[in-house]
Amino acid sequence: MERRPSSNVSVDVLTLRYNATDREVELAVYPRATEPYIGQLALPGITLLEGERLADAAQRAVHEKLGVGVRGLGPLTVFDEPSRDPRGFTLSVAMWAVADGAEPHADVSWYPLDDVPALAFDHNQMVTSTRQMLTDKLWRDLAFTRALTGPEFPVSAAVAMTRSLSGSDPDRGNLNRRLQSVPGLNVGHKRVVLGRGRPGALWVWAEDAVAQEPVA
Amino acid sequence: MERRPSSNVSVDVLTLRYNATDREVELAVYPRATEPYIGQLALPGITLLEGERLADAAQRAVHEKLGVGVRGLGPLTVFDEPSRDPRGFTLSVAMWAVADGAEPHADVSWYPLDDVPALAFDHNQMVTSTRQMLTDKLWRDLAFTRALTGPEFPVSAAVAMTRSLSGSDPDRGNLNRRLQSVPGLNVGHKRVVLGRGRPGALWVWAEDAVAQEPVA
DNA sequence: ACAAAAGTGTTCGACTTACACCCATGG
DNA sequence: CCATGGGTGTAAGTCGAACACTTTTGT
Repeated sequence: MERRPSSNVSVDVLTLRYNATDREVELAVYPRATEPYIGQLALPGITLLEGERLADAAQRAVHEKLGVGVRGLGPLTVFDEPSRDPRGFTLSVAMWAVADGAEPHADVSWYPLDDVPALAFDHNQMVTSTRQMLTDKLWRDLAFTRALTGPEFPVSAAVAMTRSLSGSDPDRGNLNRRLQSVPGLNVGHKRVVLGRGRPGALWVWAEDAVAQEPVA
Repeated sequence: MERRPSSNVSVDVLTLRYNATDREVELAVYPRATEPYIGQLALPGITLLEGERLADAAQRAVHEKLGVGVRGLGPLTVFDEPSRDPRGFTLSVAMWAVADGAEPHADVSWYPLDDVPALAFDHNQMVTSTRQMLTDKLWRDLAFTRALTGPEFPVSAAVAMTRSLSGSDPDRGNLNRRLQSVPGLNVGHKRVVLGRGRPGALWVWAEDAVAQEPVA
């Protein structure tokens, strides 16, 4: 093993979106175009450039590898498992991001977090070990939650996101009260019908909450 | 700014000890021997070697810069503030460590967390922003707590550590119940007298708790 | 009418905080 | 006897989880 006083740092991004049709929070993966693990599915990852900020690198990774922009992003954890990369990479910073609505590259695929296929490197390990953090962020981390929900969303989406991230059906009563306690989040006047069932309220983020928390 | 696909990663260690005489948890700093910031006080920090684990690097930093060993250590956060280092370092991983009883280098000094002097780099910022994490670890993170207390400790030490980390006097009744709920921690038979006042119990870590959590 | 979806009310236990009060020792 | 430090008991407040029940829609 080499012992140079410098390390390659990779930034790997768990890029999410809410799929309103399937009612699922989905993770973006793409087939690697370069060695190692060429052709295998992987999280968008990139090598941090000298002097580059983590947020910038994450955005670069999502843009280059997936072809989409980012509505919000933030740090998750650091992995320093040895031999996670055959080339000798050592440190990897896991970040979350929420994709904007842009059309991704054709080879990008999206999977529910419960159904992620085999990935390159230790990316499966990264997904499983950060899942709890993502779940904890929902309705607590405003930047994360706002990015995932968009400026307004029906109750059905709130239920689906919670189920999709936590893995089990939330109690609707408790979820409703939770939403009421989220700062900057208000019940709208409109009602949203969803096939059958009682129409639900449309939740709306306050303007100032929308303005804050820029992408960087 | 250079844009090479490789970054220097520094590991900076908040090295603590419990000073039984002054009843304070203290932080180790030392005067830097090299540029930049030569002569200024700083946390022990080191550049991560390629393929090196964070824990190993932290241990190396503490040993080389302070001359002491480590009874326990763990991660805190990652800082990626740009220009935190004039040389162009970018990423810094903050770790906690508890020093063993070895005699440190002569120029090492220890300060209570409330009274840390001006430090090089953004190390003051690092100390203030990780303080809450350290406080949260006490009595919760077993590796941290055991390392700081040693195999057994009197009630007075528990009170002092809590006050020293949290910044305010704990309620002794609540602290006592908290100690009782810490797994692996038991009240010993011995009593410890402390000048004046009623003698306090000696708390003892269970053997298996002592065995687990190796330094790495 | 019935199933599906949304919303309200209530309770329980875990945990934190605060505070009142008793106990044991040294000076 | 009293200041100092140690220890027990109790009550309020917060929070999450669980559950019963009502309301409003489509089929």
